[in-house]
Amino acid sequence: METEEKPLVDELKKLYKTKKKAIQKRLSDFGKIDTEPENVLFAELCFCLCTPQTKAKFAWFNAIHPLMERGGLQTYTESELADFLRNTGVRFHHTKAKRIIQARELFRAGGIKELLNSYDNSTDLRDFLEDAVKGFGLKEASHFIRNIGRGNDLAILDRHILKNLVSLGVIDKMPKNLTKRRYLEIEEEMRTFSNEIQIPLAELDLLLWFKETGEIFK
DNA sequence: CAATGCAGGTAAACC
DNA sequence: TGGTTTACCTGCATT
Repeated sequence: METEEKPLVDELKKLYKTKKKAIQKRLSDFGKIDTEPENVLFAELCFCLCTPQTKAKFAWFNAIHPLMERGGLQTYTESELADFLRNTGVRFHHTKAKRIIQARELFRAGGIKELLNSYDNSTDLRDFLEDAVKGFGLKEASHFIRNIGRGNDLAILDRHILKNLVSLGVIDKMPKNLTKRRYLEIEEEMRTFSNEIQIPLAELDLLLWFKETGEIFK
């Protein structure tokens, strides 16, 4: 149980020592976002709608950030959004344009800030977002919640994190598909692991991403 | 230049 | 009811 994974765990702890400060800085920056105006929060939500199967940097620098700057997230029609997304590196531009429009409609009445004020814990907030936002499953809902500073007790289980959880011995093998039930089980196992190695869950996520990409992004 | 790999998944259809 | 498969759809980097 603790024979072959140990060297990798030790390596991870060593890496953590060198990146701990930068990771905590990044997380504290996430925490500042809910003082930003509504349109910035909405841009973050749109970013998370766009990231599935696409490079996060393309989704942000090529698509969402430029769109936010020119107000397109609020003003563009679905087909204008789709046209804009076409050559940004964001995959499934028709589908994602549609989801951005749906989310815009959803938050037209109350807005995201009001929603945040109505949930006191991130798990309930995630359940709501998963259900209400078309294009958000557990993974992207968690991603969004983390990126607006409320995801310290949630896991963002994407293929890279899952792959690392396998090699670290936290789970047996890559799940072929992630049902909600299985997602929550793995999240709990990752939580236990983070306790064992004394690296907070949200920091562990960024640490593993640094290990994969050499960067700390979002 | 052609072939291949890969990008922070989700919703809906299908057993 | 709940697990599994398929549609969404394409540019970019590497070999």
